[in-house]
Amino acid sequence: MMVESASETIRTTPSNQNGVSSLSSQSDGGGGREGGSNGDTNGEISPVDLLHLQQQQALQAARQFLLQQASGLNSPGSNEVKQSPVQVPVSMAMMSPQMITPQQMQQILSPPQLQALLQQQQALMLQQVKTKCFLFLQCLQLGSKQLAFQQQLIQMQQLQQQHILNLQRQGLVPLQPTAAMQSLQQAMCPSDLQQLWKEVSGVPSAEDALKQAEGLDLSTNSSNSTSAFPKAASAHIPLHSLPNGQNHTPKRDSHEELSSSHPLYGHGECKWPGCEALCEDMGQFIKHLNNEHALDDRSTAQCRVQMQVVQQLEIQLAKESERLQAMMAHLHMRPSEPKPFNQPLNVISPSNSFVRDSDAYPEGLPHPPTSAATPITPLRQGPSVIIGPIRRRNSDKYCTPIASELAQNCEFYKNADVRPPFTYASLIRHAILESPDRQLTLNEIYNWFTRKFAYFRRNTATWKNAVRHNLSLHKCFVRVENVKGAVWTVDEVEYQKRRPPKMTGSPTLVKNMISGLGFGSLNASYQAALAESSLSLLNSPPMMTPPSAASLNMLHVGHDDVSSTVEQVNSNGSCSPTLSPQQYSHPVHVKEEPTEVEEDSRPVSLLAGVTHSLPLPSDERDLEEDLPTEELE
DNA sequence: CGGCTAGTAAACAATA
DNA sequence: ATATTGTTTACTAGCC
Repeated sequence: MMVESASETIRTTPSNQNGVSSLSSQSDGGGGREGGSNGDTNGEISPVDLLHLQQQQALQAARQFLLQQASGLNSPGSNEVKQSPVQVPVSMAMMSPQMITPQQMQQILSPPQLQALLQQQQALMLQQVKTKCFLFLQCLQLGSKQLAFQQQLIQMQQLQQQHILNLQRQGLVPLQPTAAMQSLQQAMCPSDLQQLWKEVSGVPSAEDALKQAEGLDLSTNSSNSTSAFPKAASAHIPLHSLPNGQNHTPKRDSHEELSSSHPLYGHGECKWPGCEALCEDMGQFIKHLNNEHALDDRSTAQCRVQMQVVQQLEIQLAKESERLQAMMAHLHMRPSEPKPFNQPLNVISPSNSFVRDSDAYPEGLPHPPTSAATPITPLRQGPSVIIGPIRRRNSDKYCTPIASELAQNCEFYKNADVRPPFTYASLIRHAILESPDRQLTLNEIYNWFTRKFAYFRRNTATWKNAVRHNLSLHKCFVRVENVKGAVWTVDEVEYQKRRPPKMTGSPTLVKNMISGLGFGSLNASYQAALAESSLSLLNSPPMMTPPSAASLNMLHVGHDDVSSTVEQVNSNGSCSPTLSPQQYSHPVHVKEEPTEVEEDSRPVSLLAGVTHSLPLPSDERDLEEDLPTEELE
């Protein structure tokens, strides 16, 4: 066995600094994480991202070029133009075309340059508008009146129209707008933005939602997803625009597909975001659809927002599904079989749609072993990207037991170089309890670690030291002299003692669970998407952000451990210390999950009805993982 | 800010 | 003699 360990050490011998897993406590907080994620994200840029990246680069180049031209053509007194932020001088030059005559423009610029300039101008206008929109969204959320926002929108519209008219007058803009121009106008049209913002600002507790979007773990995802997605959206929209289409000419084509299924029609009203127009029958609806939601600037802008909303929801859904599976596994229920996704997301009614959303992920969640690895998160990249921070003390908030987590994700941890979100103590305990005799030698514990976790196939010196350290340190691990040497066992009582009571229904937890379940998350998503759509155009594209890192990180936002975190979770998702011991799960035996849950596995019904369907583990009391704390005192 | 828990590193001793 | 096992201490970091 010593040989085995030795060879294992030799085989893996990674240096502590090689990226993903940083071992020094100084570096594992930031450097290791970032290094690992960045490295992997590099290789996986979607075509959409590439497209957007190219656009961004072109815009940057055009912006610089325009800056040079503007500063060169302006009077010498235009120094302040150079000094001020980039967007300001450019937009000023753009909005004041009289500063540069068309003749000068055409002399200076070749046609391609003109084209680039135009596109750049348009993009900058779009940026401006979005920036203002974002700022005004914040204003709205802070209590400012929507009136000011509307006025600003009108102002922006006037600016834009004036600008376009000027350009057209000067012959710089073709009468048939380019795709970029379309996208500009799509984004610029105040009516649609107004509509969008009205929707956003109209939803209740928008401010809370935004806070949640910023503060919750969603934020980790939103930063990832939205870093890529808005680009995708903005890159897509122009492509979908008809090259010869007049902006305000209704086009039937884009909605013909709806005539058969009409996912936008339900309960006698139009489901178009923000519309809710009443339509008596399908014919009227179709008419309404073609009239009100034709392919125009407003519709495309709304569509773009909707895409972002969906993206956010998918991320949120991934998280919630993961959590749900863990919860159900813990409760000895069959993991929820995702129901067919036969209903579109209804982002208009956040108050009731979150329930459906979290259940409606299309074929999203296969069965346990791969739930974390499979992800559902569209932005997932390689598992190896994600190395969670070593110290994840924010755990304990979510009631995922180690056993169910491992049962569900064993394949994932087996193959992905991801640090499991459990403490060494809980892992050791789990390893020991999993063994037939509930006792393991140190080397067997080692082997269990390496067998179960790819992460522990490297840096062996470190974690083995940690294992030994934990075995010695914690009284719950008892060394027993055996015929074949010393073995380690678990003293459950000590182990439970060791764990401080947690999850006693703290407001924080309840808040987390409620918000995590989705209420408000739609608002948050909506707003985050909107905000991000603004920000994403303001910042240079953070293409190297590690989406999977954060998303997967979030997937196991550390649950430290089985027992103490799980034991007090009641069926309402809140926590109650009054649960009877019989209701505690038996994580070690999670594999043999009884199939007592039959009916509706949708989250809400589950949460509502879990009380009556809780199985009562009847086997092997002594192995009970979650001893009630009160019995110990 | 302090206490607590956890992870990491390391020194050291006992043992195979 | 060497590697493994086990103990202990010190330090750092995150959370409450």
